[in-house]
Amino acid sequence: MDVGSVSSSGTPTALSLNLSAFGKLTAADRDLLKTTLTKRVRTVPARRDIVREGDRPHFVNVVLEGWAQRSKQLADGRRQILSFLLPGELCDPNIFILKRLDHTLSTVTTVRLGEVPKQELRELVQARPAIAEALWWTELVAGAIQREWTTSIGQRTAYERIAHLFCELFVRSRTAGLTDANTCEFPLTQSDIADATGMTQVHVNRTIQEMRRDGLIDLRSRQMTVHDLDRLMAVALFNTNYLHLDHRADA
Amino acid sequence: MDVGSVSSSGTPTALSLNLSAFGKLTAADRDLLKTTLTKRVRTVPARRDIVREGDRPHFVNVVLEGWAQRSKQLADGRRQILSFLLPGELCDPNIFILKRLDHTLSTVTTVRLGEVPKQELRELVQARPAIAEALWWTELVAGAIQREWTTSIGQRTAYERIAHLFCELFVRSRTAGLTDANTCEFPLTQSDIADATGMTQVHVNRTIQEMRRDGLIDLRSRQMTVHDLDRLMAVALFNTNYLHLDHRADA
DNA sequence: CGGCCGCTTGATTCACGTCAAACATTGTGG
DNA sequence: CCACAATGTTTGACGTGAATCAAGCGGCCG
Repeated sequence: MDVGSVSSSGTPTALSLNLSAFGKLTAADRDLLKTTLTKRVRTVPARRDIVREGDRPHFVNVVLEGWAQRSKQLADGRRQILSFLLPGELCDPNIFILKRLDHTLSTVTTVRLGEVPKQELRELVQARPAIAEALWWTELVAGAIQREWTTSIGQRTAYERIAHLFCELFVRSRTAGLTDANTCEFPLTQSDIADATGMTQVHVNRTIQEMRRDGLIDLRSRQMTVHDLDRLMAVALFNTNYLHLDHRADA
Repeated sequence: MDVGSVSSSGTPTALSLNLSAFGKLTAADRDLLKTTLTKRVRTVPARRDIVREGDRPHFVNVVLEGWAQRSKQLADGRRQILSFLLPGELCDPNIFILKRLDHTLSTVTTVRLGEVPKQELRELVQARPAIAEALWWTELVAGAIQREWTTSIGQRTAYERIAHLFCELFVRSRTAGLTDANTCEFPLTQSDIADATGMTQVHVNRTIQEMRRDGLIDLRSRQMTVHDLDRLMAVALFNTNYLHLDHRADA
């Protein structure tokens, strides 16, 4: 099993759960969450499906380490990446209600995955209303991100669209404490970016070259360096509102 | 105040709330919902904003009659329509948690709107877990629709994209009991369709003409006739899964 | 060392956008 | 009830951003 990416992420960083940042949680809530979400952990190699469209999942998954993605595929094979999941993020709280998944969840890198039986999380949520609220908060933010992506693909130019994706991933990484100054992990290939932005890999390549020439970013050895975040945000018409960061305890 | 559209929707059809179709509700739940959602009703003329991006809303809104839309606008004015809201649909249950709206809600036609004070709905939801679940169901379905739209704009061609939108609106209308055989209300202008699909109004026009020539649909006097739904669904690569209709009592 | 995966480059094509004007429909006010 | 204004649709000529096709390059991994 390929575990290269795991070790390559450096010293095992302190786990920072996105959920736990929700402002209304007590320290006790956060402890409970952490133990529940890390009780049962498995490692999935890069580029594998975690759960597929049509499945009836019995577990809620958390990405503890590595990146994952949601995607949908049309009947003829065209694929759209719908969002990326960063370390500390919950994949599918919605399985409490929806019977079948309408999209596929896959790993981008090797992923350490926390698995929580549906029933166990349900009990936690019933015992702790604040945790229920935290769960819905992350789900609603995911919805807001999805709306922003629709807007991005529908209205932004290729250049703006890629810039916007870079802004989002950098800001989310930073919020999760995963950046080092102006640099963050960036395990996506240009084909991934193409599938996420609705363009071809070739055009992604040419657009990124242009961004490099413009001195906005640097992308190499699975790392992204943002030279001037303000300028990147400006060209991307990026506005952090949609991430609803104001619910975080650290806001 | 212009109430033309209201009267033009024919005999005041029996109100069919989307929420009430949720399978786990009892008759008592449905009654409670209906009285709560229709206690306070106002009429908003066509093409007005209901709540705007950045607002901190105090009411949950239901569309009782007419069509509404969600949209986002970029700093330079480009606008993306994110979804359409049909009669019987809840606009924004998410205000329980999110502090500010990240998108704007506007009317397409004249809309009869039910307004429920946040607090009142919160109490209802606490008293009736099944209603809470119904609420989240509609919110999760809205999320699934958003993912499908992202996919549509990202992967489908102009022709497929419009066909897909037509399928969705027809199927959702039919589910809400708003179709008459193969015909449904269709108050969108070609500019609306353009803003929703990320294309220009001119190209929408040419594409629709092509669909008419292909005998798929007819669009006139604010009505859409679908001549062959199966064929329309086939060319659109339409799959109803994402609407999660299997939670409906009438499924 | 060799194979594979991801990146880069070039030539060409095409789906869709832009600009501009005319036409059709609908609702309004005199 | 007609006219006209506003809104929505259609048409044409032309431009362009991004797709397509095809080939070569480079670094990483077994």
